Amino acid sequence: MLPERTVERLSEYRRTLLQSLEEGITHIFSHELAALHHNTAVQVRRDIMFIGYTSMQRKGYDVRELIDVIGEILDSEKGLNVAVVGIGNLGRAVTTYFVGKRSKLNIIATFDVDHTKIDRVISGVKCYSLSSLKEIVESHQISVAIMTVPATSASEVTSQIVDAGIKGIMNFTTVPLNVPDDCYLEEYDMITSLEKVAYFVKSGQS
Amino acid sequence: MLPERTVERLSEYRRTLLQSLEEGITHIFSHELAALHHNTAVQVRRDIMFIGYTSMQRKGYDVRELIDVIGEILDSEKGLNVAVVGIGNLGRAVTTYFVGKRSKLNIIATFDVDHTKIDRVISGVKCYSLSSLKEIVESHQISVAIMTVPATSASEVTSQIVDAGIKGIMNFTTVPLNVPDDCYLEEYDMITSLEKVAYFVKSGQS
DNA sequence: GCGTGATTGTGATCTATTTAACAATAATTT
DNA sequence: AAATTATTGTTAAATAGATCACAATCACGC
Repeated sequence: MLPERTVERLSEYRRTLLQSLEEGITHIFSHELAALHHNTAVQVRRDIMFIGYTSMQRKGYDVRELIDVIGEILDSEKGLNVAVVGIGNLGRAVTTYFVGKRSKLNIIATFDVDHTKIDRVISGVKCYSLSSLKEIVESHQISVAIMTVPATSASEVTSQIVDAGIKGIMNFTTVPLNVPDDCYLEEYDMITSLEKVAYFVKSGQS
Repeated sequence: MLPERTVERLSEYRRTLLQSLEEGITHIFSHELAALHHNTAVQVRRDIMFIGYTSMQRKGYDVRELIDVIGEILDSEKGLNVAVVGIGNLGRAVTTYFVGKRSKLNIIATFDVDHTKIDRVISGVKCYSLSSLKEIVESHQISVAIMTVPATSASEVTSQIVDAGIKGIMNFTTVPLNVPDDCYLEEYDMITSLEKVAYFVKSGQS
């Protein structure tokens, strides 16, 4: 089990590396990767150490190899199926944003309670009724949910989601959700993040 | 200067407390607040200690007072003016999401390069040309920017933003931005967050 | 092929953050 | 009003995370 922060950075490194590869760069030094992420060469090397990759040359890391090794760590073999729950403005934007962006993260379905939205297709993804959640989650082997429902229904919908067998939640709502220990919860709270920026701007510290 | 994590939690506590107040709750114990946030009573007390508030009774914290003290810490007196830069699907959704949600965070303007979007009004907020960025930022005293531009233009737009005098950025793009030390940068990367969820689901750890 | 310089991998150290432990004490019970 | 209980504030300890320091060693120029 890797440190949380290392996992985050690996995801970021990989995107930079893919970009580098497109630009024809085949090898990259730790200090180069560090500069692209405003962190340090040691941090980069430590992160790479965690995943057990080693370059064994002083010509930098092999970009292609490093991308593959990070993939082995972060990705599931057959990819991971994801549902977006709550198709308001935000849910729609998020769905559109994700579709096609990462080959190993498949947005398979969206859900809502609003009858006018059901059966609609957003960026190629169909919207189902929340009442068929369990059925669809099971038949499509969906393991992760992105929560974009209104705060008022967040708690109730979460119970249904957990009950349906979801094992990871990315929570866009401002409500702290109640999930069992075997379900990973990532709080992704815009208001908190913006208030944090506001605080550090106010306090004049980067 | 408070610890980063404490700032995050204070923002979260405040929302819960506002909710509690609406429900007529006037006092709350540390373990009650902790339970609502799936963390510990000690953590809550430690956070509250940081902001120098003390209840001095064993009847729990005064909800109203605590909200006010957190407000003194997090909020700027006259509020903080914010711009959304990049009015695609995501930018529009984010603008709509924020408008009216927090009285001390005012979305004052949005910006885009697309001429068809300029002068349009989204949730009551006008869209300006990026070329008038500096002018508007100065005249409206905008200090924080929410970046929702495409990855391809993120770097260039960031230079303009920094040049215009912005002191804090919430970065929705997947590009690591380059900002000077006196500008606070909050990475808010959906893909990284979702990949993190995927990793911990795969590794079966909450 | 030998020496020089650059880069890596990693133990040791340091910092940030969380958790444990507990004395102090207000509220409640008897 | 004395004893009991529950809760707070805080010191000390533990854990997670970042940085320092440096030996090992490969690429390159000579």
